Amino acid sequence: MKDKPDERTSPVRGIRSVTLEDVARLAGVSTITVSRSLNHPEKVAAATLERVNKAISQTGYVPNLLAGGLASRRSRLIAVIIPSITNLVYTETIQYFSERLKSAGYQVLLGESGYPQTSEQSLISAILSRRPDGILLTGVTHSPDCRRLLLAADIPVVETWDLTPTPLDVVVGFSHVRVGEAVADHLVEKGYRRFGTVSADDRRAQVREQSLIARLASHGITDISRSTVPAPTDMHLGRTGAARLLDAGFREGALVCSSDTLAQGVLVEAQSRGISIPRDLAIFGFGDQRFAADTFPALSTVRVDRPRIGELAAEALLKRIAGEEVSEHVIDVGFEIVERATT
Amino acid sequence: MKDKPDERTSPVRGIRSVTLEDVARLAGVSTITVSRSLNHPEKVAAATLERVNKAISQTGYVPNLLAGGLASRRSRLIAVIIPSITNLVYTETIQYFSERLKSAGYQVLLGESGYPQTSEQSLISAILSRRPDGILLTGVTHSPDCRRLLLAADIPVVETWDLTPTPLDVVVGFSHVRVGEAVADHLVEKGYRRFGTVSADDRRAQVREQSLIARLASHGITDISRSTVPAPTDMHLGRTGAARLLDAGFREGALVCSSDTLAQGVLVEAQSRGISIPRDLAIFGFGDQRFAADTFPALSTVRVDRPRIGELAAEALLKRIAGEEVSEHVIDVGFEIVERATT
DNA sequence: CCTAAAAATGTTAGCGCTGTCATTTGGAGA
DNA sequence: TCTCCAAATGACAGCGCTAACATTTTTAGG
Repeated sequence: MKDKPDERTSPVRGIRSVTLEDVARLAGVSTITVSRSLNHPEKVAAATLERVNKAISQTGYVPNLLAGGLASRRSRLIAVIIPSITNLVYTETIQYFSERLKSAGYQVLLGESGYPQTSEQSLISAILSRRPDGILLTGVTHSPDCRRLLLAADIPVVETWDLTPTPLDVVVGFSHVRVGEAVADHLVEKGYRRFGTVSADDRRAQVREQSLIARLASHGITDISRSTVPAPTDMHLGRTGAARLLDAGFREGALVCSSDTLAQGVLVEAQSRGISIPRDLAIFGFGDQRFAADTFPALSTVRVDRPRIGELAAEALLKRIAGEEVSEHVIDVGFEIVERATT
Repeated sequence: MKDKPDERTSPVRGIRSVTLEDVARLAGVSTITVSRSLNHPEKVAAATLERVNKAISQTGYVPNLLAGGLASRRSRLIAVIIPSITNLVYTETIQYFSERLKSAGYQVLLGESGYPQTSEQSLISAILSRRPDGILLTGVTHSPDCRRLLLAADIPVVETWDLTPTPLDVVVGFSHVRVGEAVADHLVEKGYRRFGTVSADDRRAQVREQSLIARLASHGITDISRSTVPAPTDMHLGRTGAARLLDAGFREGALVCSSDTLAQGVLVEAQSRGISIPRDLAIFGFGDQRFAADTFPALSTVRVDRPRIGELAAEALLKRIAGEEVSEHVIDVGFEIVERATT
């Protein structure tokens, strides 16, 4: 109960910050009681709790989660890996994901993998050294080394933005193959016979494009003008991608883009050339970003429920962390064709 | 040198993961030597280093930075607080910031403050519990409680995206007042006499708008049509904001927007009404986002060097962490009027 | 008023790592 | 061969916290 001969003024090294012990001393309880007041207040008597809280605010105590995490083996940190933090498609999902986790007492540690597979491994390794309690991955393709690291870390993993019959643990996403097919069917049904594509070179965009092309072929349409641009996409790439096709003589038909951003670029390029949309040229996007409904004409696209992906991923992760089983390891959130004015 | 009676198979609690000790045992050295091999390889003999590295890859060892951070009082974590991760204006800056810090061995912990000043304090408190080695803030207005927390944490702080003569430590940004003035002068000089604004309700946007209005007044222009929209901005808000002014009879003159996104919405709304840009209506944005040059007509705007803000903030923070003095505590990166086709 | 059970609080022993010495090793020079 | 010094390595004591168990206090029931 007594503290060691006044050591407060002779720190071992560095400047001491306020610790549990300082709070405990002031409140006249043991350190573990302070710890409990913070982490399991229901196990502490009301009067004690009050004294402790007063001591906490008097001292300005800020818990040290490095120490807490080390001792409890729970960092209360969830790692998230997305291709780029400047891509709204991902950040919107993450925003909802974080929101849900924050209310459960977790913080999110964001990592950018970059589109090129630049050593997702070293990123994961760096992130694992923070001992996250769980991890969210974007995509379902990981190198064997990555799988090994993840497995060894022995933490819940949720993969997103795609589907696979063999997830590492749980996957929340939708089928890019089916998106390609659905877009093909939809446009053919509307009567389009000439097609072009402007696609980013990232894996999932490529899958959608290939699937579209394959489905068009099954409708007897094989002469497709393609333009591939490097990810990440922006309007400028949409304009140059469209310009390439237009300059090469693509005059009428439907242009299918791998993102709404590209589609918006295509739209602007067409407008700048006085091409009438959708009379002379139809444009189809992907993602249904917020701006898609507000372009002129409004953009036809594929809607993906990004908030839902984030929320479902968070739920699944929380369940796994709590040690519960999840009923579905493959969660398909689907997608929806949104017909607006550009087709 | 001997380890305790085979304890590897009887962990005290939970499943043991690979630790420094496992590596040390396999390499036939002490734990501190493994630690040194990782953190100060130059202090370890080449032959030893090699054995240690071999043991590391054989065991699949992943360091535990919770433990390391606790022992060394250096978390190698830098906290970043931005209003929203779905706002490209900030995430682009952060991308460059992170890049620079990653190469110096730091990881970035991102926190979203949200535009409403929703308890920046509890966010900061949560973040400080991870014991970051430094912190980047967006904006220069913080509650007294926040300042106190930050001060008590005793870590380097860099504020960004604004300027103040009294930074907490270092501030990297530009003057929003001068932006407003510069835009006013520029447009008046071009001959515009009728003005309207579409501005977000966030603090910095408001400062720019007020400054613009004040400067216009000094040019004898006082009848300004204003439309305020809630942050964060998107194209839709731009359209509705513009619609409000247009419907209220604003027919010709210049519309100054608090972000390029809003400006793009204004542009689309005008186009959808058949208003000719810039003949009937001039539009001015802010930020010079990537898409600004690719709208049609291309958007006139204010360029802010976002990468530079990120890089300078990183440099300053690294210097402060290293204990060095910085020559400038107030770093003005300035801005630039970019005249394109909408004015 | 006593006893048993429940509630509240405390003691102890680490969590996995690194700072700070202390010790050992290997040359270089006399 | 011996001394001295730098380089390499190691022992030890925590960093601030919490799990697990131990102890004390309170409450309920007879």
